Amino acid sequence: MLSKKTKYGLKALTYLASQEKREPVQIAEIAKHENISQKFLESILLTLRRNGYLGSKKGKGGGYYLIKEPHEIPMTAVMRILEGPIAMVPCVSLKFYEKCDDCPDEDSCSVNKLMLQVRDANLEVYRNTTLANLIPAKAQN
Amino acid sequence: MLSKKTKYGLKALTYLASQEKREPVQIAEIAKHENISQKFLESILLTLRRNGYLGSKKGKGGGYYLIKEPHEIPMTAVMRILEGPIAMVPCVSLKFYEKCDDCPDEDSCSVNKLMLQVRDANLEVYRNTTLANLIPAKAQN
DNA sequence: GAATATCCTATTATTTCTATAGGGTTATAA
DNA sequence: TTATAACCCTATAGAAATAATAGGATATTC
Repeated sequence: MLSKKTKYGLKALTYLASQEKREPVQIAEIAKHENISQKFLESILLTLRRNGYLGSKKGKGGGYYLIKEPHEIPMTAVMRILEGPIAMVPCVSLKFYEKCDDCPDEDSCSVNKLMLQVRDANLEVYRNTTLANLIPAKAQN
Repeated sequence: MLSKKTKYGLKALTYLASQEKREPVQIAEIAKHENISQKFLESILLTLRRNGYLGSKKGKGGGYYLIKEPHEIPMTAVMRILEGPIAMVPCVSLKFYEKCDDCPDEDSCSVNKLMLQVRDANLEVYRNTTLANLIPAKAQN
C-alpha cells in the first residue's frame, strides 16, 4: 500500500506544479484544496524542502514553491524520499540494500528472483515519469 | 514492503515445487528448511490450501503438496491470496477496487495516474511469472 | 488405540502509520 | 516596532496492520 504521506506529497507537488507562477503557496491552501490534514501536510512539505525539491518563504505572503521544474523531478526521487525503498524487499534494493537474516543464499532465493523483476519494472515506470507527467491536462496550458 | 506472510508463502511453494515427487511434505520440514516459524507457516499453508493451490493429508506421512503443476500457478494468484491487492492504491485495483474518500475525481488525480502505470508494470511481471520460474536451477532437473 | 500431523479459533505482541498537540521561530507589511 | 501570518520542530497518542503464539480438535496410519 502507498502511504498517505506519499499520496499527500504527490498531490501537493502536483498542485504546486500546476500553478501558473512559481510563487509561494500557503500550506493551508494546499491542504484545503487537496483534502489533507494541514499539520500532517506541513511535515511532508518540510521533508520535501529538506531534500531540495521545495523552497519556502516565511511571513505574510509566504508558503512553499517548486525549486526545480516539474520535468526535472523524477518519481524515483519523490518515492524514495516519501515512501522509502522502491524495492519490496531490502535484499534487492539499490539504495537501501540489506541482507535478509533468514536467507542463506540470495542467488537461489525464489523471493529474491521475483522481487528483482518487480523492482526493475517499478524503476522503469518511476524513472520515466516526472512531476510534469502528472499534471492534469486542464492545467498544463 | 513485502509481508513476511507472502515471503514465507513463496518460499514454501517453491520448496514444494522443487520436490521430485508430489508427495506430502510436513510443515515442520518446510519450516526448518526455510527458517520459518512453524506455527506461522501453518496458517499460511492453510490459506493456500483453502484457495485451491495446495492439498493436504493428515496423520502419519501427511503434509502439504502441490495440487497444480508449478507452471500453472501464476504469481498474480499467489500475490493476491497472500499479499492482497497488487495495486498500491484501491482506486486503481482490478480485483479490490474502492473509491478514495478524499479524491473527488480520479481522472484528474495525479496519484491515480501514476499508480495505474505502476499497477500495470507489476501485473506484467506477475502475469508472466509462474511458480515454475522461481525454482532454482539446481533443483530443476 | 496410540502416535502423528493437519485443522481451526482466539489472543497477544510488535511494529508502523497517521495524525494531533502545542509551542517556538522568523519574515514581512504597515 | 508591532502585529500578523507564516514556517519550524519535537513529542506523543491513537489506530491499524502485521507477526507470532497457544491450545485444543480432528483425521489418518499402523
